[in-house]
Amino acid sequence: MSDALRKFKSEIFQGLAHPTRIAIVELLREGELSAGTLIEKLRVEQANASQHLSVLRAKQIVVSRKVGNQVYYSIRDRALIQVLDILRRYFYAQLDNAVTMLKEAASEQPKSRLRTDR
Amino acid sequence: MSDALRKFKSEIFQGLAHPTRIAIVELLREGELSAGTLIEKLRVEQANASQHLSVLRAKQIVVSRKVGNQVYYSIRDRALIQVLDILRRYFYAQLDNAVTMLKEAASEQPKSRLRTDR
DNA sequence: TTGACATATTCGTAGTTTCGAATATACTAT
DNA sequence: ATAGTATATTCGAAACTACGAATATGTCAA
Repeated sequence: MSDALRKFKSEIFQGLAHPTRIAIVELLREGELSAGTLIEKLRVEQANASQHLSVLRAKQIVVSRKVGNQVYYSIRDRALIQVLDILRRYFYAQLDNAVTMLKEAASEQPKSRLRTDR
Repeated sequence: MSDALRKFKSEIFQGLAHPTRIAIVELLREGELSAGTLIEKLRVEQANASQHLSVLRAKQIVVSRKVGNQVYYSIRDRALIQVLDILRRYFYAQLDNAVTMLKEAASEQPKSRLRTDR
């Protein structure tokens, strides 16, 4: 694989590498929203939301269009939503693993398990 | 979606947000490789590769097993490869768009197109 | 034991990211 | 023009990340 492709991918990942930006992309999943609506739902400072939107624009993850006073954002490509869906499944799979391991640990060696009650 | 899930996703993205780490995951696509083999193919400093491997371990993107002197790495979950595949398609789609736009621009206004021949 | 090898960790420095506060820009209505 | 609203940008401080050099750890073989 080419260096350019690796760089491109790593920049997309960098763009998504913050919980607030993930939240923005998830909010945009069903269609475009204005910056104001996003800010309201995110419950972060206006400036901060705007900075995160700027990162998403720079990494080409979202596109914006201006309508009068407002700016509407939407996801540039559905592929990114697919990516988030895959990771959601992955997350729950990991969670299942963890729960299973904890259950096994609890039943295998009940007398030496870690104390968590003090 | 929960805060925990968003944080988890952003950490995975953070883990993949570097060209060298993308390269590692791509190298592991066909199966496990030793740290030494990875370092050799990556052509980066040993310490640097090891640091990147440590990030990938911390973010649970790879797992390692020790065999004697060596450490073998593999991808923890195929879902991550799926993600990279989606982004590859995305990358080429973007590229196609760009090429198409350039062609259109070139044919629509032939008399005022950008000079590229000097 | 000793030495050699494979890999990981620590350290210092440089560069980047994040945040809120303040400020700037751009559009609308009066 | 002026004021109000929506959004973006700039600034400085704190936190984080990346790198190479040096060092540490762990395993094998003699």
